[in-house]
Amino acid sequence: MSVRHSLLALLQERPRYGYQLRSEFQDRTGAAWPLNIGQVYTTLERLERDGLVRKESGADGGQVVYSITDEGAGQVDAWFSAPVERSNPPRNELAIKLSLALSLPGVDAGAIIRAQRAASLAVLQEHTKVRRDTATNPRKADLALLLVLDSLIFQAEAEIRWLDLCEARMAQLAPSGNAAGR
Amino acid sequence: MSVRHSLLALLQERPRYGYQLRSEFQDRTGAAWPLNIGQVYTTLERLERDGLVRKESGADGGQVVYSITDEGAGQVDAWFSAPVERSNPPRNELAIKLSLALSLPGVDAGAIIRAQRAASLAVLQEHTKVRRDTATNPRKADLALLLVLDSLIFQAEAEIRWLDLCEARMAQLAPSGNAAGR
DNA sequence: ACAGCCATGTAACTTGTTACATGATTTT
DNA sequence: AAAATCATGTAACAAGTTACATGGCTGT
Repeated sequence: MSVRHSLLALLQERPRYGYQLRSEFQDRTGAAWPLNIGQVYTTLERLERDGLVRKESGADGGQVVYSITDEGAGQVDAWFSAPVERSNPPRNELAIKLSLALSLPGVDAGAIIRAQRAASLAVLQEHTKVRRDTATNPRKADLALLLVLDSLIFQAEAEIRWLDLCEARMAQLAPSGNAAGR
Repeated sequence: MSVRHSLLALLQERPRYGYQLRSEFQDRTGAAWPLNIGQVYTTLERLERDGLVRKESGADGGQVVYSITDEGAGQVDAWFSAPVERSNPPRNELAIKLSLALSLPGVDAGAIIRAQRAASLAVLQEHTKVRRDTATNPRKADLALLLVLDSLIFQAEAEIRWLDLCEARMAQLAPSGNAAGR
């Protein structure tokens, strides 16, 4: 629902056309979450179908401008008012994968952890580098992008710390590996 | 793809039927990510369509058992070998929401932060409580569940710390609110 | 003239998700 | 006998995603 709500929120500020919506969205989220232009149009169609936006065909053959309806504005307000659902969080693929790896025979959970840590570290460093470049001159316009980068960095850090904990818990539970006392 | 891959991984251990697959999945992820039984069957249908599993109709009218094919086993191995894609992470709804809230007029980003922090704190405490109950007797069977809880806790903590940082950045950038010096 | 970007759209598809129907078996 | 659980499935839909087609406009 992120894309749907985001486009709706951007339309609440002022009417816009499709291509504009993609630019605005990407300006605010940086290169982190690119948005395929096709999806903008399919989403706009569905929003119109649901009565949340109105298509204002540019009379002079210009761009196809969409504006928000009262019902749409209501949904935006509701979206901003309600906290993001965290009691029923989206499935965490990594947690599921490791969880299964541990209970399945013939799967080297330790290798998965090491590979993931390397990948997550690389991502963390990349985000940190981008943030350094962004944060040198924190204009108002960049605040949104800065926060998105912060978020990605915090998530990556948490993931790496979690991987460390996984290794520790595995070692604690399974002294049955090679070289028990050595 | 989480459900799809998970079912496939469970079938690699041994052939199973639909209801069993749901139990196994939920045993490993706890109550965190419940799995609708209907989805198990639709997913199995699609896996069969793609040649990754085989339907072994129980000859004596028993349960409908599925077993993995060679191609399916290959995909499981590939899944476990590759790190979870983090350079193109799933959209973070909260980050997007706050990002938009900051650049849109008439939206109280501070209120969103406070509401979200309250919600995330509640979730964090709930998970912590469940983990305390689980961790008292860390049998091998509970390790998977324990790690999932750890993951949820780490994520919630990171989110709360991020919200604090957001507030700090906002205060730093916008001394234009009420009571500038007071 | 040609390359490249701006701009709109459509068709086809994927995974996830739920509501519902159906019957067997087990428990109370 | 009634209620609950086990078990299998189907129909319909949501949201996301991509590949492709089609033009206009701009700079070289």
